[in-house]
Amino acid sequence: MEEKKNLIIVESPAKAKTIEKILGKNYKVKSSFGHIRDLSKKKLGIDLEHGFKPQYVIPDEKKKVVSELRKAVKNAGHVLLASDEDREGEAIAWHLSEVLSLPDETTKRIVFHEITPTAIKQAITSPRTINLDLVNAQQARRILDRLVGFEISPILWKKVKPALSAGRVQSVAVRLIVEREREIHNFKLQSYYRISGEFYLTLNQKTYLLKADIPEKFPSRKAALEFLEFCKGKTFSVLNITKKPLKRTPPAPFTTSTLQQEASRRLKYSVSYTMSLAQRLYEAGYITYMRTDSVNLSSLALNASRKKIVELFGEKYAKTRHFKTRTKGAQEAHEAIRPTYPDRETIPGSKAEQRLYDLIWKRTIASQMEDARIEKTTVTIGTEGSDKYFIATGEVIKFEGFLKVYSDRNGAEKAEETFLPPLKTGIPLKYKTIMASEKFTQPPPRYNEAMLVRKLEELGIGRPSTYAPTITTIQQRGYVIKEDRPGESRNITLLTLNDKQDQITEKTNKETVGKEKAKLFPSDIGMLVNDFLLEHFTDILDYNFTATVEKQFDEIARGGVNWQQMIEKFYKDFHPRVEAAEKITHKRTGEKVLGKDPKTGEEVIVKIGRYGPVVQIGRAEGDKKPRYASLRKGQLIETITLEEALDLFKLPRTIGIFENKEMVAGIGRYGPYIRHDNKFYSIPAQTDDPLTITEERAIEIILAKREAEKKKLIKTFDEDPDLQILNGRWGPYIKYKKNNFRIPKKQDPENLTYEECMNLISEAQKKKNK
DNA sequence: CAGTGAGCGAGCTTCCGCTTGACTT
Repeated sequence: MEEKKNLIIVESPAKAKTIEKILGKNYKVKSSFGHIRDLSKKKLGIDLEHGFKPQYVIPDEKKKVVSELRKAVKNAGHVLLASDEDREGEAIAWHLSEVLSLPDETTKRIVFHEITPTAIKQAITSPRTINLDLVNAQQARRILDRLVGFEISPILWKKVKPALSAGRVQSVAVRLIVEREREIHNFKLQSYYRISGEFYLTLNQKTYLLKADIPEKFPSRKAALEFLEFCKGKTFSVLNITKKPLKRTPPAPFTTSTLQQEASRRLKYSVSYTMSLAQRLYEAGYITYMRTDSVNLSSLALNASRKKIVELFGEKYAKTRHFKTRTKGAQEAHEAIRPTYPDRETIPGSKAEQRLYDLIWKRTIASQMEDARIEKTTVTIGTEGSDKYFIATGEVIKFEGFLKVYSDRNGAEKAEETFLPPLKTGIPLKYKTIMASEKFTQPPPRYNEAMLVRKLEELGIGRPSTYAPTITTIQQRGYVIKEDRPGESRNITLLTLNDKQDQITEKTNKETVGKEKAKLFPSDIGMLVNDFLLEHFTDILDYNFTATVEKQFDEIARGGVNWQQMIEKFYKDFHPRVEAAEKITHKRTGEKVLGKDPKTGEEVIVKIGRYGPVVQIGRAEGDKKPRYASLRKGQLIETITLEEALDLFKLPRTIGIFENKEMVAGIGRYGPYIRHDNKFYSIPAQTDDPLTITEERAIEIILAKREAEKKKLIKTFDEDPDLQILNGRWGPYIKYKKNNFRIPKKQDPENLTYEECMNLISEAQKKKNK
């Protein structure tokens, strides 16, 4: 009789494929595609009267998986449940055993943390049973999250706006963004001065320039000026030179969070883009699993990396290292994210996939390389009668070590060196210039997606599989908006003492401040919901809430606490707060009175209206209707001033007549514009303002646009009026029936024939359909 | 690329964590 194959069930199909390859013909390996059962999507799914008993259902999209697993179990000998070794994995194993009615005698639970032949074979020889305490910890986690989410969200629908949501993770993420915005807004800028000098020295008929700074801040223009006056005509000298060896250690291999941060910093990828690229790399077998909190590398990876490093750079560059996770709540069910085969430097695929792989490869290899050794030289420069010293530093790399593949600073491609001229103590120095430049203290930075992930991870909130979805959710709910801001110009004072006339000159420079790229800003709704939740659910919004309940889940997992009792205790405190929040009568609109309209004396009010944030002048009384104007992008109820609010009523405004038609200035969806004869002309925001733009300037803009339009049309064809060759923002292109097509660089657009154009179009369409 | 801002009521929305496709844009 034929021996039945044993069945191994893992979570991921890609993993199943790999393991099947490793184990060969005696094993069938199937995947559960994550959880197979969950609480109902629509209902609470928890029996509050009977010990919070969860009501699990198999979601429609999982029915096929389950029926296939049933079939596989029927044909199998032993069943080995090999889901991940963490709370969720244990629960998956338990749900599988329940749903598939697996008998104890033929069912085993096995775990491994890396997909290597040794690890898997070792796991098979040491099976255990399902750890029900760990499963219960997962159930408690699941139920707590469901209670929080499904009891608070409906309150928001009633008291704020439909379809909003709240949760243990997302609401704290929003809170971080809201509070940071307020910190930035309340930040009091302080001006101070930094003094730096350029000195020169002559050695063996060669002149060297040496730049040095005074580390202390000068509190005022007066203090800076006094110091410059003092320096007039003084000779400086090198007081001290110290050389100090420094070493730099490579960073640990990637986890989900650090991969997202580095891909954001170096490649400017959004968190979700990074994850979808990583998913493709994983499925193609190029990298290990991309949702992990572990920095651990398998011994197989350590060996292969070492071999590659020796081959590329030589023995002295290799150093095998074991990294330890310091992350709060890490469960370390997988390895770090690394190339499956560290000897593979490049992979086929899209440009973006290749760049992400390159980053992962470099980070992994670097983690197994020697420290970089750097010699840092510090030179102290001073003059008699002053206790302020200029400091110059130089850094020379003595041994590159890991910096050969992975520079650690600011995402720069290469590690940077700074050199100093050959100096000796006591050498006199003449100054060329001594400059005091005004600086401002800086508010804390706004979060971008990856910085937010890092903060969440630091607080132990969320898991590798949820970072990207959480960030998408808070944007989809409209709590947070990812956008760019142009920044504003501000004046800074520059005082320069020059050796030419030994005179101090003063100059005003401009610098841009507050420029932002892809940063997270809270919306009015985000702020309103945050304040509402903070008022009624202080505990859940607490940054330590997750850490606190995690400790209790750990207790359950250790078998010390009963999960129902834990939830019971939580709910006894939580549910009355839900009821209290439901009792408030008014809808929250965030209404705020800004002041009085100087023209009419009526109240100017901002609030969230039916279609979003709005300013309102006057209250509705009898027949009297208030006037309304929507807030603009970037304006917030919390920070808008009375003047800004009143400005919103000044547009659109008629600025004059041109060719017997009115010109109207306004601000629309795509920025400031002039409307004339039903055509729109955009006003360049950097140079003009629709509130103040003159008739003459408006005509200028209209004429300039007409001129550009004329130049835009390069060629038309008698054969087909739908076909045009046009001049666009990025050069000439073909337009055909609302679609645009590129013209190859080598072709001269003026001489293209009708046939050539049609060929280009059909080729482009063929490519697209592939 | 503009302006909406009354009110009622039915039916819908929602959490976090595990996994991928199957869709459209």
